[in-house]
Amino acid sequence: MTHAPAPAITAADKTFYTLRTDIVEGRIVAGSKFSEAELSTKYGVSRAVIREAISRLVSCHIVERKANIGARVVALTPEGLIELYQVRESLEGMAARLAAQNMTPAQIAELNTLLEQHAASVKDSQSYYQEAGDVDFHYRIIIGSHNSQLITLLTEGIYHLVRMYRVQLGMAGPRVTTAFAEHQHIAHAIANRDAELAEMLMRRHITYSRQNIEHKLHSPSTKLTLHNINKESL
Amino acid sequence: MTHAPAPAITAADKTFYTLRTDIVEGRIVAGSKFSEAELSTKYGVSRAVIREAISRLVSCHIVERKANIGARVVALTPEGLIELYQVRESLEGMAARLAAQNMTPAQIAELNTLLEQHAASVKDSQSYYQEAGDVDFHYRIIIGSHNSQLITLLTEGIYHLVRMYRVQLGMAGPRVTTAFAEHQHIAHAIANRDAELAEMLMRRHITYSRQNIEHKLHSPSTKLTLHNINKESL
DNA sequence: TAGGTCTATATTGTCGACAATGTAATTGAA
DNA sequence: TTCAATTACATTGTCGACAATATAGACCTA
Repeated sequence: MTHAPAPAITAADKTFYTLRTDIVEGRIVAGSKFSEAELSTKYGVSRAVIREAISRLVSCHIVERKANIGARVVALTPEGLIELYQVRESLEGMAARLAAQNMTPAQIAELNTLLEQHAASVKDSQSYYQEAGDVDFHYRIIIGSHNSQLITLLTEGIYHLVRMYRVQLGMAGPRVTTAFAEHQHIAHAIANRDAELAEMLMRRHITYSRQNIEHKLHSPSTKLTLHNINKESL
Repeated sequence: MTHAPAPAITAADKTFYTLRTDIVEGRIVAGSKFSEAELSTKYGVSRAVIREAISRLVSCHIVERKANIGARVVALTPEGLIELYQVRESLEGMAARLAAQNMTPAQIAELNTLLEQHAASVKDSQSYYQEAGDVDFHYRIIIGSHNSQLITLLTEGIYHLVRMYRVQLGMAGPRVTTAFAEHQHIAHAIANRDAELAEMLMRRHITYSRQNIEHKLHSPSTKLTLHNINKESL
């Protein structure tokens, strides 16, 4: 029931995961070209393996490919970020709605336990609740929707892209305690089996989150960063 | 601007499109196994091409694959149908919202023209407005969202699966004129730039549609059909 | 006969080589 | 000098063969 993250079996699997993290973490620059031969030697596998890995990156929307021309990592743009968050708002809103209907009592209890841990972290040091905590919370609700289509779309599609923006824009920002309060409200709605409210709160929560990251994007420093990244893409 | 459906260039492209329609139209039975060697000889291309085509079918959720074991066409189940429509409700609702905000005046005019044509067809013979008309209407709104993530997810993901269920359950049902009225209301909301209302109406529209197809699914005849299909899958 | 192990076979995963396509440089003519 | 055509090169697409893994059957043992 716990939706294990599918361990890497074949060489193509491993290469896919490696490439994905390398891109998301920014070790492979956004917008850069993907040479099959080059990657083949770099990762020590045949071109067939690289090609399969690339295909899967394409289906994640992390890489774009044109026939007979080649593949390149997607460029990070303000428009792309907004589009992504619009989709995320839609899908995670539905996930919260379904979670309110379908989560097992055990799952709800675990969700509350998680929030209690977070509450302690927030009081002690502000620093913890940045990345892992937030992701963990959202992840449990997604799983709690019990909708495999939704789960797949979010956990192996949207989320890696979101993380790519977050990491490469250096999101460590504030919004820590306020986001935590929003999480509590959502969890409360789910515990009350109030699907309507859960969806609405989740959508607002993601809207706020988008506005926050958009603000970062429009601030002088990061704007420059993004511009520099795109310049390398020609 | 017109989001052309990407013509088939490579052999893998063509094979992918061929396989997809063969599956959606039911010429390859749902749940059946996918032998690479067999398909290779059947379609007259090398196994590498077949493998790439299968990979892309997997990323569409039309085919499932396990490492070192093989791939098989997804099975049609009542649960799968419900999950699919939940995702569709979420995404198309957002598409309608964005369409109300972003559609150009020209696109809105075209949408109204389309509905006028449909109005004529509905009066004359009830028969037309089944498949193509409905798909056309939804397609234009999706494109009108001007959100490329959303467009891709819907037009090359969800929609083929929806069509697979429709075709293989033999959806020719009623709901013709009522659906048309709902389309008119949605178009009206979009023309008025009422994003909130457009989303709500679209979500209801899809909910009704789901209930309709669910009803078909639970009627004795189709239930039997679905059961037979799944029996072949072992 | 029941259970398990081992072998034979079929299927998938991976590789290196060749063919087809796109790109850039070079040459020629106006 | 500038533009066009052509040639040479680099990159992707496709193929057939081999390696690794899973499945089914035979065989052996208790």
